[in-house]
Amino acid sequence: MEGEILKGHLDMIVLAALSDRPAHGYAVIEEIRRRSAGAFDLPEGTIYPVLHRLEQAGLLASRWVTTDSGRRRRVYALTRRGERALADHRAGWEQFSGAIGRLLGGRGLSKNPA
Amino acid sequence: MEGEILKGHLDMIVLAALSDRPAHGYAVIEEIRRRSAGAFDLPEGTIYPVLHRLEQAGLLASRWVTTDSGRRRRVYALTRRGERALADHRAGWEQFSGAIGRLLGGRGLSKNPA
DNA sequence: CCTGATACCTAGTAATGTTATGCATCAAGC
DNA sequence: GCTTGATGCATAACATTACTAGGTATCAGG
Repeated sequence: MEGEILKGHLDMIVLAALSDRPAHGYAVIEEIRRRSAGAFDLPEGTIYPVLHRLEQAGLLASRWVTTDSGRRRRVYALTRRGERALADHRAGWEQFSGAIGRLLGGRGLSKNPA
Repeated sequence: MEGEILKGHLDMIVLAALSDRPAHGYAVIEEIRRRSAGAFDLPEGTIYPVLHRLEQAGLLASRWVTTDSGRRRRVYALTRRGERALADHRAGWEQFSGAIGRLLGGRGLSKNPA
């Protein structure tokens, strides 16, 4: 799958990956790969900047967690605003994919292609 | 609708708008607006560069047409390669929107959300 | 004559995702 | 003990892409 297609949807993807439960960056990558059935296999250099951006925007909150083995992880969770943003993205996605559907469908069919 | 959502899909949108019949740039804008029921209302500065890019890539072919009133228009049509590219984009879109659907759907549901 | 719609074009800009790289920790193999 | 690979975080440099803003020209209507 071509990377450029993601553009503009990545924030939504990351927010969705965190919608069930908090997770650290690496786990977000795995969650996205799992939920998308392998369709989205994103490199770390893609995810970390997004997480930082979303935290800066107040949609995510992070805290450092030290595992039993002494390893430090940064765990991200949706904030209230993040949940709202995800809901907005969802609605926007419906609009968008609907419009694309009509576009690809051809002549101005509205709902019931004869 | 936020513009950034388009990213990566614009080529497909333009190709789709030309799939029924050739059209000039301005008409492409109107066709996109019409087919998308107003969801996509793109400025000229967005469309013309795309048309040029797609022609350069061999997916569109253009010819200058002079109307009865003496006005010059540049009419674009899909090439054979453009048609194939559109078909590929369609398939890619199915993959992509399916993956997003699973992403938004939450925990690893495959098809039948209980 | 002047305005607004039609019609084309391009330079500059901001945003965004990827590549490449670096660092550190941990488990496993030898 | 040492090395290797997976885990885990981070950022700088880069290419792509869509939009903004500006320019030119034609045509119809007032």
